Amino acid sequence: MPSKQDQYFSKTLEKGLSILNLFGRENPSRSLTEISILTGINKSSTYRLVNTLVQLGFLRKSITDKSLRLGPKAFSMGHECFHGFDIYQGIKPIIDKTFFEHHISIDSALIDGHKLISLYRREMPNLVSFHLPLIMDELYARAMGKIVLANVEPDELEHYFASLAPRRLTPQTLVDIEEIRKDIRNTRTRGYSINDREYMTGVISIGAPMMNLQTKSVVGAVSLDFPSKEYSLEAIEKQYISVLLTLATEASNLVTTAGMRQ
Amino acid sequence: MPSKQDQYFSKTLEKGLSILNLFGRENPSRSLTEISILTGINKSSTYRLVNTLVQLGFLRKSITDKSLRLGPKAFSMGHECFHGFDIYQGIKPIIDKTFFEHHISIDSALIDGHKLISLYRREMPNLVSFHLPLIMDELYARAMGKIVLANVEPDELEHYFASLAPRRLTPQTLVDIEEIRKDIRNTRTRGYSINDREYMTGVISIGAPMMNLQTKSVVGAVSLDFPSKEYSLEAIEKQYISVLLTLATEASNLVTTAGMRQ
DNA sequence: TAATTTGTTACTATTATCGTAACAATGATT
DNA sequence: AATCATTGTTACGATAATAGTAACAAATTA
Repeated sequence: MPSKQDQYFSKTLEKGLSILNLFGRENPSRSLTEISILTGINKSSTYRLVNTLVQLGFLRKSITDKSLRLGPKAFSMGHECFHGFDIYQGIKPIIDKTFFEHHISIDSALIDGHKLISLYRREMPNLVSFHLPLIMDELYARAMGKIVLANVEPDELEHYFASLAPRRLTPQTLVDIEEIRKDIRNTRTRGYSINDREYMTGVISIGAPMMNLQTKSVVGAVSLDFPSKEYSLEAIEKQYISVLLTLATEASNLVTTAGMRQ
Repeated sequence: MPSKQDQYFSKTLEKGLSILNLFGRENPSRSLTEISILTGINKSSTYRLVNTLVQLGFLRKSITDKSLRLGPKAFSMGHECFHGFDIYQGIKPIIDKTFFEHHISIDSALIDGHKLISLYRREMPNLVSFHLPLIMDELYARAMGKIVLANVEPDELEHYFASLAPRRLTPQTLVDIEEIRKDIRNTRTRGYSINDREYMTGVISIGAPMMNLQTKSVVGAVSLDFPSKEYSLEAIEKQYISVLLTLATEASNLVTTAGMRQ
């Protein structure tokens, strides 16, 4: 965790980016006071930063109600940041290959703090097409989350549990902290994670870590997703663990050479 | 053109964003001095801003050679900025509909300064699949560029010509400034633009403006692209002008209600 | 019309940033 | 291996940019 308090950290830039971060698919439009409140930046500073983003074309302001939306510069920079991300470009062919070879749904994600950022996924039509969020919160209820938790440093894990308030997403979701702890321990010894309809009804997933092999730290995860109507957990474990682990190894090689570290 | 010099403009934020803007598909990796030179920001300031972006996860730094690449935060913010852009979401169904109805290649773009930012495009397999850049420079040689130039304010147009150095992209490209001026005048009276293999050999395009109908200003353009082997310009003008203009009207309605203004 | 909310501007104390310059670390050249 | 060159990092004081209060204007709502 970086200090953020030193002399070589620009608070202004941090604030400006935190404003831009408030906009997205779910929140296409926001007001100045809303931004001020959400970011905790005082109103006149918010005004200056927003004004800057408007002048640069990252935001645009409605003439009538002064509401703010993303501007063309945000669109083009967004495109560059998304498609220019080397890990994304690198994982695509790896996942595509496995997808076409085995005809299974595959997902991948990177760690960002205590969240997972969805990287790239391919889905089979037999899977209930669930529109997954880009940033995932419920690590305890997902295959990729579990295997990540099983591989982080012990104190980091404690830090995670300290602020955890599990929600019951399906009847199978583990909400008791002790049960979750046990599950994470089992996951660690097992080497891969199992999510048996805990995140979505009708979906069983298995997950394996993306490791930086140099620093020996987790940087993300990959998972295989199956409809529980067609696959039993036993059948999955018998047939697909090797596929999962091979995929995870390839992905780990990628992030290692790319120098991703927690 | 915004003043950028007033009190309510954050130069630090501008600098930080200009650094982030240096990264993308074409430039996945850069060094600190490189960034310092390209942005014109002094080295220690560059260091602070880069350091900030690294700590926030927008950039990441190689431990070995200290080179910088995009980080996971840039990736997720990029996704949000791209897919959260309302104009993009709005134009997609409009273009898709026209595409499936008439089976022609369609492109759309927004103005950003003296450049066009590609918005959304659909391509027919008969068209030589050309990988178009996201940010387009050669307005004088493209259908979307021409119709935009034909609709901007006279002094804005002069400003454009003042810094114009046309490049011959194909044998048909207009490189004589007077010829380009004449073409723009014709385009204005015609109401739509024609690009007859001036940008790419084998491609004929026609373009129409996306107008903010309230402010009466151009904010972008749409174009239809045809392989010159299969279509003559005459045939295109006979058959597709109405398609183009209908599309442009729908797009104009979109940007008007969305409040896009030059 | 008054009241309330939201956006914009003025102004100054504070402090974040700039930029020079020195230093360290790395890589290249001989 | 030693020197040179380049690139990255740190120190620090002068300066200019930002924060933040508060007053004001412009919408919105009652």
